[in-house]
Amino acid sequence: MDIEQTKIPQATAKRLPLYYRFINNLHSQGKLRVSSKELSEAVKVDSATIRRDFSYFGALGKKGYGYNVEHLLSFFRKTLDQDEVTEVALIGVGNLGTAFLNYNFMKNNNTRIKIAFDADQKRVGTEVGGVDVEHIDDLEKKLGNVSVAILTVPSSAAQGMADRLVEAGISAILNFTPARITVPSSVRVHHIDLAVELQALVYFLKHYPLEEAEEE
Amino acid sequence: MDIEQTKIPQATAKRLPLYYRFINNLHSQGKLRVSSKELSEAVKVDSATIRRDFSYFGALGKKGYGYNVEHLLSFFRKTLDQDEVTEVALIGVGNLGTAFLNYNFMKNNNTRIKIAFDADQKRVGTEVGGVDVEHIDDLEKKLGNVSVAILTVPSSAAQGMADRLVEAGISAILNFTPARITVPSSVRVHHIDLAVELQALVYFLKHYPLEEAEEE
DNA sequence: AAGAAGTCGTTAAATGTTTCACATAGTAAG
DNA sequence: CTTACTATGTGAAACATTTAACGACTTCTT
Ligand SMILES: NC(=O)c1ccc[n+]([C@@H]2O[C@H](COP(=O)([O-])OP(=O)(O)OC[C@H]3O[C@@H](n4cnc5c(N)ncnc54)[C@H](O)[C@@H]3O)[C@@H](O)[C@H]2O)c1
Ligand SMILES: NC(=O)c1ccc[n+]([C@@H]2O[C@H](COP(=O)([O-])OP(=O)(O)OC[C@H]3O[C@@H](n4cnc5c(N)ncnc54)[C@H](O)[C@@H]3O)[C@@H](O)[C@H]2O)c1
Repeated sequence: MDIEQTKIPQATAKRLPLYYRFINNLHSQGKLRVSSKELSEAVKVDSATIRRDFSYFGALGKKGYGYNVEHLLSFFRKTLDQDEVTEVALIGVGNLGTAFLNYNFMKNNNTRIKIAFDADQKRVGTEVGGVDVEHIDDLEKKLGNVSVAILTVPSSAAQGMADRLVEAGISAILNFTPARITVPSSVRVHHIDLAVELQALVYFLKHYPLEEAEEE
Repeated sequence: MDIEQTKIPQATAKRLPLYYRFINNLHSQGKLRVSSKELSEAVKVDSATIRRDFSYFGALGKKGYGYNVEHLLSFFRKTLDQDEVTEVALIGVGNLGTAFLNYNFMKNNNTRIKIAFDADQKRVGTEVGGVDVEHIDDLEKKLGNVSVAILTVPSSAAQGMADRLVEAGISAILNFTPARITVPSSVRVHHIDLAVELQALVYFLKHYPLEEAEEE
């Protein structure tokens, strides 16, 4: 299935959820049509880029009119598989893990943290944000067919846990630890390194001067 | 100052903090030298890319030898301004904000959350992770000369707070809310949209098949 | 001391992404 | 129906980033 979708540039694919969320907002506001220019201002992506992104999926708009919100939304729903919910496991119910559990990724999305694991007996058996916390020793037993994991354990435990998750059948890991984990080539890992993001911002601030502010 | 640093590609600049952290680790382990190949395996960046990245700063290594860890470290310390600490303000001490305050960004870094603000009276006056929480009404009074802000308020408050931060003299914002905020061109904003990251991972998982695993 | 092995720094090629600019096809209005 | 407008979809150019390949120099080995 989805033979030709492989050709969609990764940069485009990363923007799709962003588009989806905004189109969803428009729809709940009762808006009927939208132009690439309007979208551009809202999501801060060049309008030509938006048109190009959409064009990979065919002609979604009408010349001289723009895009029909309803049509766009139902298209994205299909494309991003918004109908089926992807269940996610969270490993490490510490500061960051707790924040994620309390935040409801469901609000706009098709993802749901279904189960959480921790090594600390004090946390096991509790419920955080409506999600049960299980002991990490029960990982294999309780994981079910969940295929995506959010990793928020201490970095020293990251590689070990990654190995175990892979062994247990996980296909994708969202890794928040600073450790760059190694996994088989069949497993997808995205790293979100918050300390690096903050440092990079500071570096840009100091070394890449921006235009002077124009008073508005 | 730093006239020619402007030429360093953004993609390279984003990787610098990552390199720095790993070189720091090597140094505390007492390692004396390292090759681009070793670095590559550790940080998961192609070795040619690492050599290219380093080369923007001149000849940091020696042919046939690799890089001297001590030398590399002291170079990065200078380049990334690791000597001076950049002070940061955090706006919105909720789930995510609390996690950031409890996490010590200082451990490896040159950034420190110095002060936090919230609108909720119940939080004001408390201390989270050693950082005082002030009332948002006192923002202008208490901000001092902090120039970087982490924004973790509800998305409905994001644009309003961004406007106020800019007015108060902030030059860079790390925005964790889903709202794409608008700021004057003199202010730098990085968006980290965790829900989008999770959805993008799921999209890649479903639409971009990876190679079959090879048993090791 | 000479040859083998290793690794950088860089030139050039390949690949990926964004942006410009406009013909085109459709809308809107009289 | 005709005219004026509007905003798409895309070819081509510009820009950015990654990767391959290798000459030059260093270190290591014998
Ligand atoms: N909190 C932040 O703001 C922040 C920022 C940047 C990076 N990080 C990274 O995110 C990760 C988590 O950070 P945190 O602040 O939530 O840490 P934390 O110490 O608060 O939480 C870690 C949790 O993992 C659990 N744990 C430890 N070993 C485990 C194992 N083998 N299996 C399962 N659970 C285990 C602990 O019991 C604890 O509850 C760390 O790697 C940290 O470097 C956090
Ligand atoms: N928690 C997560 O895992 C997560 C994930 C993705 C995105 N986000 C985004 O991050 C932001 C924060 O999320 P959260 O879960 O921490 O929310 P939260 O509701 O727990 O925290 C928000 C905090 O901001 C404070 N606040 C509200 N208005 C304010 C104002 N005008 N000035 C100062 N403080 C104000 C509130 O009192 C509260 O303490 C939200 O925009 C959310 O969409 C959070």
